[in-house]
Amino acid sequence: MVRLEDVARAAGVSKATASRALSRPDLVAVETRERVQRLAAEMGLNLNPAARALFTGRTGALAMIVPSLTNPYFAPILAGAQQELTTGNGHALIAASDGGPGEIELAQSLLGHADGALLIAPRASEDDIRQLASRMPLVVIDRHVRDVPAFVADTPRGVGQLVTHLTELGHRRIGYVGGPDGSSLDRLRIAAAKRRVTAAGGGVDVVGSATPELDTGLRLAAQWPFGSDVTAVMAYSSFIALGLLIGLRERGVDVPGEVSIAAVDHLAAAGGLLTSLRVPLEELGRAAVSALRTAPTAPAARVTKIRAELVEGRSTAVARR
Amino acid sequence: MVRLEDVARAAGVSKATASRALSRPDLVAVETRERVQRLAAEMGLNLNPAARALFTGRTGALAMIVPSLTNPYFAPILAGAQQELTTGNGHALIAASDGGPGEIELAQSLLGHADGALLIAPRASEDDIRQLASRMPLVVIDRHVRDVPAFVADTPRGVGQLVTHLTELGHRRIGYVGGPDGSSLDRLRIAAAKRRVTAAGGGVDVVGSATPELDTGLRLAAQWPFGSDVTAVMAYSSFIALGLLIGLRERGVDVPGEVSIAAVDHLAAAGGLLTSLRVPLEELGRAAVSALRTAPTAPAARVTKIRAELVEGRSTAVARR
DNA sequence: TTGAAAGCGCTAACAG
DNA sequence: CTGTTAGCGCTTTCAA
Repeated sequence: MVRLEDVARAAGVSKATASRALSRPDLVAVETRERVQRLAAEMGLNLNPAARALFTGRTGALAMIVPSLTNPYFAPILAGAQQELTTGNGHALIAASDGGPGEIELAQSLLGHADGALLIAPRASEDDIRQLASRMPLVVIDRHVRDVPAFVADTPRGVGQLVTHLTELGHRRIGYVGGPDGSSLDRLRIAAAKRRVTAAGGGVDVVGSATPELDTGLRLAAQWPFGSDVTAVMAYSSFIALGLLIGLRERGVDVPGEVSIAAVDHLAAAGGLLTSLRVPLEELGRAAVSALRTAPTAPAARVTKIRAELVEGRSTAVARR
Repeated sequence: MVRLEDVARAAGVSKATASRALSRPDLVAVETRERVQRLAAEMGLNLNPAARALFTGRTGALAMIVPSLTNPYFAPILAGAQQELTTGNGHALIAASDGGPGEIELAQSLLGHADGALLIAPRASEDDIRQLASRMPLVVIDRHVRDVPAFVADTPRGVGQLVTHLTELGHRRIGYVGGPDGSSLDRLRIAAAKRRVTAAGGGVDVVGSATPELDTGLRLAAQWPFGSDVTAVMAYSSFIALGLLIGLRERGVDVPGEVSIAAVDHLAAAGGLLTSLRVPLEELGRAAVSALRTAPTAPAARVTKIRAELVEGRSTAVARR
């Protein structure tokens, strides 16, 4: 590895001058600067990040802690965050708890390695998160934690839009297939749905704790745990929605003719087939990183809601009744 | 941040002894050791990784470079790698090129930050990769690069199994929907398919450059760019396969009664619906990291093939003719 | 405009 | 068994 000293010697200057020529060019004579810079490039100088971090106290990295790397919901958030970070010459230290140590432990283990952290931890306690925030600049995602800045996908509001879409199509009794964790956000979504549909003179049949897989939808299509007057179903996962669509059609039920199906997330690969709710997750990731980089020491502790957008697909239609 | 010196002072010993008490406990008197360790825990000591890296020359991190974070094929590889790394107290520096700088540039920017790198770069030149390998311990995935250790999903062999499965069901003329990049691995897959199906007295109709989305499958179902005697289609992506299944059924074609559908990848969320090819990608990621950690300076430059497994689903059946 | 020197926090020789 | 010392490679006062 070529060190600063090697370049300095080759250029016939001191380490100090070489260092300045690279990081504070304006403080160095033009010709010296150019000589150093040329030599640095030619010799393939690579400043040792550890040495720099030791002195400056900053690593240039941001930690991102997620429950799972394979969950298609988190991936776009990470992608957006990563992108924003790379743009600013930063690096992403990504850790997934995925059945291993919890998110809090992971974050702690990254304490000195990063300048801050972006945390997605649906199950961690608020106290733990707050304590973490006192040890390093922190931003949480999809959670509300007092005194900690947050970026939240506004799916409750989105579900409201979705319900309005359905009631406008004439649906009154609506099924809702909820998430596996019974998270507080899911409760907010259900509440929002009930509020809207009740206003339209209908009701919501809730089925909880479903795994986000096609098979879940197929099973639900077979069992039909909803009232017989349910003409539309919202599922929190596109895979469940797809399974419902396929399963109902297999049983001779016309989708969307007889039953409408919608997803509360958005699967890009599903294209225009499913009516769904798209949250600009890359943007969410970018915004979170941006907040962390702008105010590295202590980002303002407020909640930024990212609005969801209704994507009308071919899986919802006028209620036939 | 609590430093080693703080703990040392509190324990009434030198920094050296404190350091040893933590990293080489056997070299320290029992009572001293315990005092230091207790204090370290109580005070929340957090050894500065930069200082340690500066001295040892090792960062404890591994870089993972992928084309995209949202591609469901890469995610399990990263997850497995991450897991293996976390188990050994390592950290993952993940970078995605995703339309930004190329994989090679990303790897270079991480040179001093990691002890080695795991590279997924389907489009980078072999020379660039080899040069990178000379600058840091490197393992490539799903590529063959002379003199660089590689871990490759053996999908060509898997496609052979898939074809055998189909010919045994009586299919002779088979459609193949290829990947978007026209990668060398895709060519190997097609070659393997042709070899097998020709041996059975049939043939393969290839359609190339498809986007891995449902809509692609729906479109193909409508256009049917294959010969009219094609009774089975293999798609490189489960989403395309799903689209085909849904699209064909919408047009009144029975799947799998009249046409069988199979995927060359495996989408866990699709459950038992699709006949597909499962490569243990987490394992692949784990193995790659393990190789990098075991021989950090220069892993043996050989190719490790990870075998694919045929998963029989409900989308393939006996050819009706 | 440049150089000498100190020091970031840690670890490992080397003495004692 | 423990302490003293030197130094990893960089940046930045402080003087010249």
